[in-house]
Amino acid sequence: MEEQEKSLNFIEQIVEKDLAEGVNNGRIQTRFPPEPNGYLHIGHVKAICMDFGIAEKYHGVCNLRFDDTNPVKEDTEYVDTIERDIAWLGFKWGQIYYASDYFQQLYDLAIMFIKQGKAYVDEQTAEQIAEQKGTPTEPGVASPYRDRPIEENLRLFESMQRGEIEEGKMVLRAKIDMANPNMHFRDPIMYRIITSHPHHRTGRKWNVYPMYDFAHGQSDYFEGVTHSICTLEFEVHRPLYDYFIDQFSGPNFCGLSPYGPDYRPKQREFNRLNITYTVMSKRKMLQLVKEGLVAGWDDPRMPTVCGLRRRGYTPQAIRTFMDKIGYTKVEGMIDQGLLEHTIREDLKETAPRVCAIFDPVKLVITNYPENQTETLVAENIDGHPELGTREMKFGRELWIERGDFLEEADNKFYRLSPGGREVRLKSSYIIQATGCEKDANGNITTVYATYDPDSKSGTEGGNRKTKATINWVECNSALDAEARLYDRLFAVENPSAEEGDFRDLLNPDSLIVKCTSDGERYPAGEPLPVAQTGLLCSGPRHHR
RNA sequence: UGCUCAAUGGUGUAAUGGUAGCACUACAGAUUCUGGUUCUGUCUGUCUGGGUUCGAGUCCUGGUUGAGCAACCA
Repeated sequence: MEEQEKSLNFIEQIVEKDLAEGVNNGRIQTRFPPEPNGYLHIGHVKAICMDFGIAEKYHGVCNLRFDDTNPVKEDTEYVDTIERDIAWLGFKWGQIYYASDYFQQLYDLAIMFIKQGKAYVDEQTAEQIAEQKGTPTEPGVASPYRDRPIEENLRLFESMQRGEIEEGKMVLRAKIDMANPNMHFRDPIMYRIITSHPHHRTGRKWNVYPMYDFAHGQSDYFEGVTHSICTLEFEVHRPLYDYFIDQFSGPNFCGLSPYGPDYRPKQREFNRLNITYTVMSKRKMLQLVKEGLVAGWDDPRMPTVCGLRRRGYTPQAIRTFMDKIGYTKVEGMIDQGLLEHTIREDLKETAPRVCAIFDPVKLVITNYPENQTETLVAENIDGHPELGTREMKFGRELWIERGDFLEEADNKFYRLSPGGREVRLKSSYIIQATGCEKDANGNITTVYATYDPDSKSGTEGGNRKTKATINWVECNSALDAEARLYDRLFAVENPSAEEGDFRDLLNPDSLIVKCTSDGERYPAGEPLPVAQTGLLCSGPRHHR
C-alpha cells in the first residue's frame, strides 16, 4: 500500500525552509518554557508536542526551561510535577535550564542598556505608568524620569538590586518609543523590584527580577535556541523580542553567544488549544481546586495532564490527538468528542474488558439447577484470544443492568422482555425472559428467565445468533466496588465565552458515583473498559 | 476606531497558481457474542466586492467578521 505523505504544518515548513537555506548553520534547537506556577494541562501538551516534536523530527534538541522570573508566583513543587508529566508523555529533553540561571547575564545586559542610554529608572507608581502608556488609539506620554542622566540611572538601578529601594517604588524601563502603535514598545518595563518573596532557586540573592520580555528572548539567545515557538498571543511581542536581541547580536555582537554574530533565535506563533466543555485557564483551574469544586488537580474531569492520566488516557492517545488537530494560526475550538474518539481508538485494541453492573437487578434462571455453578472463560478482548482470557463464575442468580429488561417492550427494544427475543449473556448462555417480580411500589426486584443449556459460547449450540448481548455478574461471587462515572466538566460548550461566573456553568452530573458489583480486581491506573457502559480506569483507593 | 494576526462543510485540518481532499460529528444501510466495533453510503465548504492570470481557496486591492495587544504576569 502506498503511504500517503502527511503534509507539513506551517512551522515545519518554516523549519525546512531554514534548513534548506542553512540558517543558523542547519542547527535546530527548541525549548519548552513552562512557568513553574501550576500544573501542566492539555493546552501545554500541544506546545510540548510541537517543541519536542520539531526537535525530534529534525534531529535537533529540545531543552526544558523553567521561566522562573517571578518569585511571587513560582515554586519548586511545580518543577517536579512538570518534569514528571513531560516524561510521562514520553518526551526526552536535552538540558534542564532555568531563566534564573541567567539573572547575572541579564543584569549585566541591563547595565549595558543603561550605559548606552537605552534604559532608565522610573520612580512613578504603576498607576501613573499605566496612565502614561496611552491607549491603543492614543500615543503615550513620556515619563518625567525618561531623560535622567546615565550615571544616575546606573546608580539607582544598582541601588535597586542592593535592596535599598522599596518594592514597587522604582522600575527599569527600556527607552524606546512612547508613541509606537505597538503598545509593547512604549518604554516597556525591563526590571521590577521584588523583595517580599524569596526566589525558589536563588533565594535572596536578587532584589530585582527581569520581566518576561527582557528575559525570554535573551534566554533563548544564551541557550542557542533557533526556533522559539509559542502561542499566538505573543505575536505582538515578537518585534520587542527582536528589538532586544538586535541590541547585542549582528553588528552589535558582543560575544554573548558561542554561535557568533549571525546567530539568532526566531519566534514563531501557533494557535493555542481550546476544547469544548472545559476551561484552559490556570487561574480557573486553580479556583476549581481550591474551592473543592473538583477533587484536585488530578481530578479525572480536569484537563490537566495528571487528570487525563487518572481518567485513563494514554500518552499515545494524547499525542495522536495533537497530531489530528494540527497547528495553524486559526483560533478555534476543538470538539471534545475528538479527544474521546482518540482514546477509544487507542484502548479498543489494547485494554482488557470486564463485566460490571452499575444499576443491578437480580436475574434468576429458573431452569438452572439450584446450588450449581460453573466457570466460564471469556476473552479479555473479543477477537484477540492471544491477549489472554479470564474466568467468570456462572450460576443460577445473576446481576444484570436494570436497563437491560423492559416489562413491556416494543419491537425496537431487543434486550430482555417477557416472551421477547432470545438474548445472549456475554460469553455465556442464551436466555429468554419469562417474567418479573415487583415490590409494593411497582419497582422490579427480580427478573425471571430460562436458559438453553446447549447454547454456551464457543460450542456448537452457541453459534445461534441473537440480536442482543448483555453483561452479567454472578451474585455470590460478585465483588462490591465503587464506580465514579465522569462526564464533561461544564454544561456549556464554551464556558469562557459566557457572561457571569464560570462556576455556575459546571455540569452538575459530571460525577456520578455508583456502587457496583464487579468480578475481578484491577491494578490502579489501568484503563478498564466496561462493556456497554464505557471506559473506566481503576483509581487509587478512595479516601474521604 | 491604532497596531498585529486570521477567515475552506457543524468542528478541525489539507490542497504551496492547475480535479476542493481527509478526519471527527450527524444521518442512513450492512455486519456483529457489547444498540460497541467494523464496513459502505449521504448531508454539508473556499466570508465579500473588484483586479492579475489561459486558469485563483491560493497572488494584489477594498470591505466584512473574529481574535490578540493598554500587568511592576508569563
